[in-house]
Amino acid sequence: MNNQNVDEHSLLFISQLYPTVYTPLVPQQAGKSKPARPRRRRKSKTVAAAEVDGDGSNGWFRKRKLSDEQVRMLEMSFEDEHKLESERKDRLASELGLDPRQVAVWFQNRRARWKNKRLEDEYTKLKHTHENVVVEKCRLDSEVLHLKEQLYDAEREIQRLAQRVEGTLSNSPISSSVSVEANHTTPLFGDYEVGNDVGDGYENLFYSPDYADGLEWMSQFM
DNA sequence: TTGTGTTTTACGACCTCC
DNA sequence: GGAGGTCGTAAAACACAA
Repeated sequence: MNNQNVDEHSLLFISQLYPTVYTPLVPQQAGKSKPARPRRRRKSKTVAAAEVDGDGSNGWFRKRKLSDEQVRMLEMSFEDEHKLESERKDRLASELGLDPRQVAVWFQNRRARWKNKRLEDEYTKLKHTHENVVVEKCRLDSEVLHLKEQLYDAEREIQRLAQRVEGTLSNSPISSSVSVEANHTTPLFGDYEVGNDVGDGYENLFYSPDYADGLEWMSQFM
């Protein structure tokens, strides 16, 4: 019987003594030099091991879940500190009846799960933010559309009124010197002054302070 | 019962730090 | 160079629908 077999039997013995707390370890391939990096992959070492067993499992070690209590203690320790210094590892291992290697592996896996969870949370948060931005963009797009419609209507109204004024002036026999007085000829223009010179177009048509306010209002949305 | 998907345990390869 | 980290993955354990 070589050393490896002795170790295997010891492990089996311990695992039978403490079935709930001890997860049998795989015997390391002591003395074997590291192979020149054959990428992938071992046979499951946790399964392979000793013989002699009465439970029908042919005495093979099986990968065993850690007990609830062990996991609880490990979780508590992980809460304290995600990194695992060697002293703490050894202390935890002896307290929980585990191999230090198991404690180290548990922490490695726990860190990986923690990282995944964090990434998942960040992704969810970003997704929500993105959704909100998309909704806001839709709202703004619709508002822009609405304002464009308003602008279009206003322009058409201006055009219509301008045409009406033009018509009124061209029909007047004294069009060149007419001064449209307040709400006398047309209620549409109220106090608006029409320029003295037909040739200067209608740039002086809307001097109403109200209209100026309207432009100001519209300019907020342009 | 069994097929299948998920979680947990464990490990090899590789990297970084002291 | 060794210890301890991450990453990717195998395989056992587990959950669960069909």
